[in-house]
Amino acid sequence: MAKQTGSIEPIHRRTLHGEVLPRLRDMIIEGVLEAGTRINETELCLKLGVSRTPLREAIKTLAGEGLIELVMSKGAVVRRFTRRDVANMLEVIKLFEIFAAKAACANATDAEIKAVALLHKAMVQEYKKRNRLGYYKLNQDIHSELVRLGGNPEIADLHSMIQARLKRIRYLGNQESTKWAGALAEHEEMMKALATRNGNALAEVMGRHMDQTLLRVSDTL
Amino acid sequence: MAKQTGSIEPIHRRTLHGEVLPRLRDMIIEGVLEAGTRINETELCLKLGVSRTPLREAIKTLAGEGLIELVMSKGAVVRRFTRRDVANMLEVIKLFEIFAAKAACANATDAEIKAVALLHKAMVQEYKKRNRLGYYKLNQDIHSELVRLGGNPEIADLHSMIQARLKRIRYLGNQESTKWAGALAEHEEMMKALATRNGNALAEVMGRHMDQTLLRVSDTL
DNA sequence: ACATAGAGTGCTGTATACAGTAATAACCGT
DNA sequence: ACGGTTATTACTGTATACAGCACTCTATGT
Repeated sequence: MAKQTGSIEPIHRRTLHGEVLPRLRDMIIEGVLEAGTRINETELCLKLGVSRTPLREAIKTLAGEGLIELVMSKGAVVRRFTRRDVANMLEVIKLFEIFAAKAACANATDAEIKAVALLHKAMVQEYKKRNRLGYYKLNQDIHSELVRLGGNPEIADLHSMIQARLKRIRYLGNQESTKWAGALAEHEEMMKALATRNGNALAEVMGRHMDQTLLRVSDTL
Repeated sequence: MAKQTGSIEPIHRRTLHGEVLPRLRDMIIEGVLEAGTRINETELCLKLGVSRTPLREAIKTLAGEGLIELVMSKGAVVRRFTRRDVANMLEVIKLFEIFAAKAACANATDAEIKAVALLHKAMVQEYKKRNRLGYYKLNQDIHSELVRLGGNPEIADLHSMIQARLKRIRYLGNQESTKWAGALAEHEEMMKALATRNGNALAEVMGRHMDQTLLRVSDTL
């Protein structure tokens, strides 16, 4: 290495560059920063223990992801989603998943399909344990994986971006057991269609599943 | 006002905040910064006449838009698109436009449909003048407007984001007259379907149009 | 001659300091 | 007392300065 600065102390502070971005994102998703909150930069800097420069850069990135809104010479605001916004985003998700469903049935390997089935089994376990968080996480993973198997990374990226936006909403949504059971039943159907590589059937179920998801979510708003 | 600093000189420099972002975006789209170029921040600062801080913020935003790639502790690189990337992006556009086609035919007002027809007429004029740039711009406008009429702003935003990425590619693409004529013919079909509010027909044509666009573009890569 | 260690250079990532602007509170005139 | 105007404050936007890492080019040992 170069530039022995004389001091022996090696690396006393883990800089680890992109640390603020995920932290801030989590704060928004988990609701630590409520929707509609005007972000005070200096204040947040103290909380995060970083300077304004990296924080502002993270804010710009999150604005690109649609989690934050930038108001000219007035700063950043945690984006607030209307019922309509959520419906629109779920519509996009639906488009992606229907497309991916067909493509995945056509192109995915047997191993990949098996991996999704395993995720599903794990999710069922979480359901039986009535562990909402674990269930939710695996649910997301299954949908993400299915879209990934569609073979179009652009779609996968956009899909996960919108999923991230919805995370905050769905995190809070306390669905009753009946609805929860319905969602699980749809997932069972999906797995059957995927196992038999019936693309049209899978697309149909996933479309229906997303429509139902909208209904399930929309009365929690 | 407050804080009279003593000096009388009022405002000698137009700060105008978000000036760098659109300028940098144009530089990428117009190919001033070639794909694959590693961006040297200090160098670009001199060219743009701003400091590194706002430039870096603009870079973060453009990374969110997918025009720039961020490499950890190595800086920013103007994103290079493979043939596959372009195909994938056009696939997304196709999804959006097919969806919007149906929705637009169902929900758009007569005035809105008429406005699209006017854009089309203007585009035909540009075609007759063999004015590629004018044609291209109106072409984009028509597609954007159709998607907007679909009534889902999320889709419209994502659509225009991807269109922006493709701009750089399509800018350069020098299609021969035969292919150009083909594209125009498809647009004529689209206008007929839209005028009669035949959603399925419009969706079919637009899907075909995007497939053809992929073919037309892909041999210019 | 080639591989390897070391110094040097250049660029990114971060922090701090300054300038300008919008919102708010105080003050004055009517 | 109330509307308008002025001063204060607080926060955003920008610039500059510093620290650390990564790469390259050179020099030396085997």
